[in-house]
Amino acid sequence: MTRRRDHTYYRVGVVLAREIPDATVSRLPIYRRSLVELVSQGQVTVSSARLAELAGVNAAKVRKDLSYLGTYGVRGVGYDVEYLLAQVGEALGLDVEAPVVIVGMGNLGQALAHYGGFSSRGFPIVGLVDASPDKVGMIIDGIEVAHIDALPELVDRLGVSVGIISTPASAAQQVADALVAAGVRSILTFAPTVLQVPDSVPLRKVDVATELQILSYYQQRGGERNQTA
Amino acid sequence: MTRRRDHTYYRVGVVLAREIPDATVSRLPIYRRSLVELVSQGQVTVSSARLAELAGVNAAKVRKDLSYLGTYGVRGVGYDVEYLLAQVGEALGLDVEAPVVIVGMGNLGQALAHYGGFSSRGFPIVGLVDASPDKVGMIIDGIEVAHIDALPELVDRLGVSVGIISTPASAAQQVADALVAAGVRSILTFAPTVLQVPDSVPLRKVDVATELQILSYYQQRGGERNQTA
DNA sequence: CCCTGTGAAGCAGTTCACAGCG
DNA sequence: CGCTGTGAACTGCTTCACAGGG
Repeated sequence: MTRRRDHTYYRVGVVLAREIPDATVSRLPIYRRSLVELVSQGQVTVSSARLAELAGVNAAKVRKDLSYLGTYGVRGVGYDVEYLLAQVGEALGLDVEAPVVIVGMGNLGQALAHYGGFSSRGFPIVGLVDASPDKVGMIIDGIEVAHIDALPELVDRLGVSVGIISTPASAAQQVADALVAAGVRSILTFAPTVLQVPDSVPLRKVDVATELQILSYYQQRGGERNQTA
Repeated sequence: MTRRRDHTYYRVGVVLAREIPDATVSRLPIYRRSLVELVSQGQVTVSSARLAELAGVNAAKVRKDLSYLGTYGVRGVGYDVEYLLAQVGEALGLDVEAPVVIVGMGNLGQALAHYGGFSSRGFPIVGLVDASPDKVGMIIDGIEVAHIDALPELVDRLGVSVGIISTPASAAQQVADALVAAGVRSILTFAPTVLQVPDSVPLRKVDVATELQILSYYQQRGGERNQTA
């Protein structure tokens, strides 16, 4: 029952779910944001054209993307906003909360800890960790900073599934190893270095210096070019 | 002399430069990082295989990418590290400093202002801006926070070329408009919203909530999948 | 007649595999 | 003989264009 041929279908839990292309996955959060906005405006239905406008893409792409989730639209009308929002959330796996631990309590780590937008979107920050005795014991946003050695216990006790690395590059690989060993299931890193993790642990990278350098290229060329999802 | 057919060549300053594919551009900063490391280790030459290892990609991709910059390698030997570093920097337009203004002095804006890694990489932070009277006048890292109304004057006086938006989503479009009007030449936004800017202003987006949602998808699928450059 | 869903065409990026230079 | 540079094959993504349901 677990077909993989043509990598089109495979088993997820008990349900047989269509595989979604990477490019589409990276746009789903944008659609989700637009749908949340539409809900708050009391819009009941939305056309692919309108959703495309809100998401900053073209309508054909919206329809193709949504078609990977199933055929939820109504011809001549559009999509039911609330229903589509629920489907997008489910496809992204947002029906389950994913508790987060942040490792590295420098400026960036502290800013992330203070930022309220995570919990409200299903990613509650439940743990803060640092290696420095100066930082351990600090209370940030109601959470006491733990020592990195306490990571396995902390991940286990709080059911952490996502690790955020906001340490200097020099410490990042060690931290990544520790996170994986502790049982974290996916990692977001801000450290400007390449990290090695097992294939079973999805990893995403955010690097401001890299982004600025890319901008530098296109700016030098006289503009004309956007990127990122 | 300004060929555009096949979008392969076009004029940059006085030099005729090869056009570089978007995917390659987004990897150049990674190669750069690896090359900087190799220089600091005193390595004189590097093979595509070694560079690939450091950058976390495969060797064929490295060679193809570098071939867009010119043919700088030596068969049977590899690439001259220092020379290649200079070429990559030039391709990215890093030979000219790009002064940065940060708009939005909340947690993230302050963390960015404190982060030292910009100036050292050719992106000195020369201005900080906020709309709130609480923030205006604060001194952060030796720079006084200016009011947003002072943006045009500030951009002009300090030769700002890059704007970083670290405001809430609700203010972001206004800020983007103000930055463009003030003459900023490219924009990096952290606000979780779609921004409209002229084609002549390259724009890149960083959104942590989006990244977490993408991770959620792949984690739910039982790992196996990385992204981002 | 409007708007979705989707084959099919077109395009961009990746990987292969090897010719050719040092 | 090692390692680059690159056509060519391949894979995946985007865009087109239209059939067909409401």
